[in-house]
Parts: sequence; structure tokens; C-alpha cells
Amino acid sequence: VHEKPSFQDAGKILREALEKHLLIIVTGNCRVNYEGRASSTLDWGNRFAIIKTDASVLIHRPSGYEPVNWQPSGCVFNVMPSERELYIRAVRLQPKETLKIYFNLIFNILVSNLIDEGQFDLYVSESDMKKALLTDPSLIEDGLKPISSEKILEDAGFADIFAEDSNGNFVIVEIKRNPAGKEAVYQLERYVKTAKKKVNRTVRGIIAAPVIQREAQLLLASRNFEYKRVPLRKCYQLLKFKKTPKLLEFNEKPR
Amino acid sequence: VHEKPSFQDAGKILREALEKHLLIIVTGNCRVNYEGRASSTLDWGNRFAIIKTDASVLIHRPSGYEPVNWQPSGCVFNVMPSERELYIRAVRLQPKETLKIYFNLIFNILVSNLIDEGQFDLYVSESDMKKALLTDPSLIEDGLKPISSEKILEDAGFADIFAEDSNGNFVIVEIKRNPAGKEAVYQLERYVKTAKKKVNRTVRGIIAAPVIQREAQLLLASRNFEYKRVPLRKCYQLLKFKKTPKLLEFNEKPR
DNA sequence: ACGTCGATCTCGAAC
DNA sequence: GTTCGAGGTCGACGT
Repeated sequence: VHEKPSFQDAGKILREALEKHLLIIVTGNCRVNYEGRASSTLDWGNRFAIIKTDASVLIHRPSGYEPVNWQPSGCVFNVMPSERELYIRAVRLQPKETLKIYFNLIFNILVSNLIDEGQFDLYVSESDMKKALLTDPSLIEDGLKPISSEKILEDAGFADIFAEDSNGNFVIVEIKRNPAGKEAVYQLERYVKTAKKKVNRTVRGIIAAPVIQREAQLLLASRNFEYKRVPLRKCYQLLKFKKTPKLLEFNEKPR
Repeated sequence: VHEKPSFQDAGKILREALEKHLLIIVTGNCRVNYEGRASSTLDWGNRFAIIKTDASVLIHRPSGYEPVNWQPSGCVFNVMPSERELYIRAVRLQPKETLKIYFNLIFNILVSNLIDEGQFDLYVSESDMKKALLTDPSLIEDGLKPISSEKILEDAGFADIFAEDSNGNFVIVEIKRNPAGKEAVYQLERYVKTAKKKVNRTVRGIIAAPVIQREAQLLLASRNFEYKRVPLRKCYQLLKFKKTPKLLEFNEKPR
């Protein structure tokens, strides 16, 4: 930690830390310009700039979840201290975009060599839901038999699950982890339309999601599609139980 | 800045800083659990936790643009130091979600009273494009006359611009700031379909964007819609010139 | 490299 | 409150 360094010292500290790919946090008063996919200006104010080990940059204001300005990883730095300020330029190629940071006050600079190999696990993603529903299709409907989830509909994007119901109808399932909105219905509609052209059978459309929005429900009904509520909890439990037997070589089929 | 505080001291520092709504950055070794809209676990590793003045939380690893864990603004904190660790719990209601952070090493704690009133301006957003195109519709097509951009299509969402071309045809323009993809075509298609039912005229569909993706271009052609390239630069210049006269009370009409 | 889609998306606006 | 769409979205995965 360096408290109130001169701009010259700050320049040295930053260059050395960048060289070694250390984590840098600079707190101070600054203004920021961005030019690239868009353009932005940020007037003087107290913020902190984070330069990470992968050469990404984040400018954070004292409040708000999102960085006000940033640069993705892999950018090239130019640190230019002068008598009055510290100027940091971070340039990214492809697409070409430039972030310019001007500090006229530096409160402190924190340089750390952080080692983080810790594993991160997240449950339950939409693909987890898909796994669960393929493992136990009765979560959607009794007697439902998934068909190869390969591409069947070539042109209309890819639906989540294709299946056959107990009456031999073709079924397309659109999975949403989040509250299903109109967009999900439109997606499903496109899949069903394309499928009807290719398959000479009745084609049912089903949205499987924890919740569906009211408007989407109406739209769904107007298209004669169906909604099946699938709690995330159930998917989580199913996946948990599915894994354990495998590890123990129990091959008891889940039901 | 507090270097290597004891867990007890760290607890005091954090509580006081939270009380005063100061910015807090804690660097150390920690593990993190999240439970709410999803669930996640993060194993031990060196990270820094940011607690902002609006009671939001960000856990950042030494690399990567995005926080590995976070909590949106307005959450409630519980700081619990023990002999072996510092446990911070951040709970958000609506939706209920809980973030639990356990530090078994604290490298340092940075507490700052940052004042940031600086204005942030971003150009060119999609609504900027709309403004520009309404100011000078010839950017899309000569003789195009925008119609009230109020809701005309009640049920099919809202198109960006409604207009009449020099032949009296109804025109719907879908604006995209980013490369226009298939989704833009589908959106346009829905608007045009609805419009055709309500308007007893020829309805043209136009996508106005800096670039259009190849696949989207094909889809567009199959629907007999059109694409008009609109460089962001032109919109930016138009808005710049439009503004200046206003400030100076020149009322010379652009174009 | 481009295209597609999910996300604890976040954020804001409109209804 | 709900819904909807934009975002310098980012990131992952597929081609």
C-alpha cells in the first residue's frame, strides 16, 4: 500500500506492478474518457480504478453495481506521470477502443499479489435444468420420451428438447430458468412452425420454467401452447441424487 | 488503510465504516457462499471484497471483468468476527438472497470517504440514433415522413419509428445500434404483421443499423424487408450540430 | 473469426 | 408492482 504518492512515484509503482502482472487498485480523484464501440466522458470525482492481472480495467464509483467505465482483459497500458497528474491509457485492439484516465489526486495505491485457485460452482443454470429434465422427463409430463437433442430444425435456431408424448405427438420443449416472458413464446412459436413443416404429425409446444409471466401466459394460450411449472429445487435435487449413484456405481435408474 | 488487522479489529472497522456509509475494500483470503436466485460456492482463495456506499457488494478475483459473487444495492450486513475468521453476511430482501463471506486472512482494509458528483455522458445510444433519424429521416430514405411515434400497434410491442414514404406506403423502421441479428428481423416481422392487419396499405419494413449480420440479411431478404446502413458517426454529428444552434437560439432547421 | 444464447445479468423507463 | 428492452453488456460454446 502506498499512501499519497507523488505522480512520479505513482508512475513507477504502476509500471512495476503492470510488469509483474499484479493486482492494482488506485483510489483518487479522476476524470475518464472512453472511445471505441461508443464514446463517453466522466467528469472529475473520487473513484477507484482496478487493474487486474489479466490486463483488464474497472473504474468504479463509490456506489452502483456496475463499473462506470472499463476495459476488457488484454489491453495495453501507457502510464504517463506529469507534475500535475497521472495519466493512464489502456488500449484494446479488436475492437479498437481506448480508455483514458486522468488522476489529479491520488489517495493511495494498493498493489497485491493475489493467488486465487479456488473453484467456483454455480447451481442451477439453464443447462442444469435441461440435464434434469432429460434425466426425468416426467417432470414435464408422464410418458414423455426425449428424442435425440441433435439439430432437427436446421434453420430456426435450436430448441431445448425434442420429444414424443404417449400419443406419438411431436413435442418441443423450451426451457427457461428465469421467468418466461413473451420472447420465450415467440421462440417456441418459431420452432413449432418449422417443425410442422418437416414433421407430418401434431406438434405440441411446451414451456418449462419455474414461473411464467402473465402476459406470456396469455400469448402462450393464444398459440395453443402449454406451460409446465418446473421448480428449480426439483432440478437441483434430481441432479444431486443422480450424481451420487454414479460415483458409487449404483446404476439404479432414477424415476 | 488498515494493514493486517486482527479479526476483532477488522470487525470494528467494518461496522463503523458501514455505519457511516463509506467505501470499503477488504483484501484477503476468503471463501464465499451465495444462495438466492441461484446458489454458488467459491473455495478459498485471495480476493478483494468491495462494499459500496449504497450497500452493494462485489467480490472480485484477481482476474476477470466480472465479479465472481455480488449483492445488489440495499442489502443488510452482519459482521461477525471470531478468533479464526471474519464472517460477513449480506442479505437482500426482494428477492431474498444471501451472500456469506468468510475471511481467514485479511491483508488489509481500505476505508474511503469518496465524493463523486461527476457527470457521466455516453454517446451514441440507440435512443440517440432514434433522435438523429427523426431529426433527419433522409438518413433512412429521401422523402420519408415520420408519423407520431405513439403506440399504433397495440399488441405487438413497439416499433422504433413509424413513417410514410413518398409513395404513401406505411413504413416501420427498426433501429439497432449494434450489429442487427436475426432477432431484429423477427421483431420487425411481428410489427409489420400487426400493422398490416390494422392499416389498409402496403407496409414496408426497414432495419436501420450500422451493420447487419449475414444471416440476418438473408432472413430479411426472405421477408422482403430492407436494410439501411446508418453509421453511428453520422448520428453523432447530427446531434452535435442540432444541439449547438439550440443553445445559441439559432432556430435554423437542420437539413 | 462470427453467430447464438444465457445471466444471481443490471438498469431504466413505461405502464 | 410488472413488463420490456438496451447494454461499450460479458462470457461460453459452437461453427
